[in-house]
Amino acid sequence: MTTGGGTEPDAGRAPSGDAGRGSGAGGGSGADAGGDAVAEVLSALADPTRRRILDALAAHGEATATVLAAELPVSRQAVVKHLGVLDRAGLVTGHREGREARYRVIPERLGVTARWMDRVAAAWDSRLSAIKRLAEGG
Amino acid sequence: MTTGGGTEPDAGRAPSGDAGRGSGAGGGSGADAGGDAVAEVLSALADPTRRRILDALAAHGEATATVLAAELPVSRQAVVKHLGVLDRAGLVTGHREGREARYRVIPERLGVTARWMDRVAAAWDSRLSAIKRLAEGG
DNA sequence: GCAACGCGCAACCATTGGGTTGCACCTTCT
DNA sequence: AGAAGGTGCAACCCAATGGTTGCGCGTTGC
Repeated sequence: MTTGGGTEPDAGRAPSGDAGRGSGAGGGSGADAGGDAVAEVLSALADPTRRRILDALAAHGEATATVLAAELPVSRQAVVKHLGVLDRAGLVTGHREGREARYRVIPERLGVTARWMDRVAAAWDSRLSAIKRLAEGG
Repeated sequence: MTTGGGTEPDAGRAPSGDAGRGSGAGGGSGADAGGDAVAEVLSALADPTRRRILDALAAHGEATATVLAAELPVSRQAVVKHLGVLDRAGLVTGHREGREARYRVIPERLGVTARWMDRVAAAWDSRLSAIKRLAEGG
């Protein structure tokens, strides 16, 4: 089993695979295939500011970029950009309400990614113990 | 309830005790306290090449930067740098054997991060349902 | 001892990406 | 209608970072 564990979510990636999903689509709910969704989540989560945004967003339940920017050390535009990334990763969703754009968090993808990560960790574990067995002349 | 859920790993929480391990050859060795261990893992995992390296490494059980570079589309030096990052994140460890420096993966941190992520997802979930209840006049 | 292999360090380049500012456009309130 | 509040788009800046090449040095093997 070559890449059995599969640490790489993009395995068999499509170079031009721009999912291009919009916000309101409620995409978070749909059962994702897995694929590069995990990769997107990982890189989205890699940024500290983005994590803080998610944190604040989860705390508010629902909030606008302006509100979020007010309690973060960055401009509204920065927040907007981050929300864009988070949306593309399927971690948040936004809908327009009158003159404001409210966002909220979507737990789904995070759970999926957590499970993926757990699987990989388990795979590493078994791989390591298998190798250990071999090394010990088992 | 400020940062109740705590999406931010650096927020002052220490995940399970870090397996105090140092690595040798990589250079730098991960000496992080453990609070931002999750953050380090996330940013380490954010890079595709790094994920492929981890994948290849897990498949080999143990390998040198040269070997890894041979099956990846990057130079040995690039691999070395990545291994440095991975080492600092506590995802791999390396030891010198004669004239070669062999690396292997460490499942621990990945598991820790997976659990952290799961907790956050759960927190988001309960927050959302709580808000939903309120909204429905419950 | 000498050549070959492998590693680590350092300099350097190009791109990405987080952040800011400025501006035009659409709602809401008076 | 007009002012105020809020969003979205675009241009621009700068630091971080992934990647490369070149070189010196320890290790192994002939």
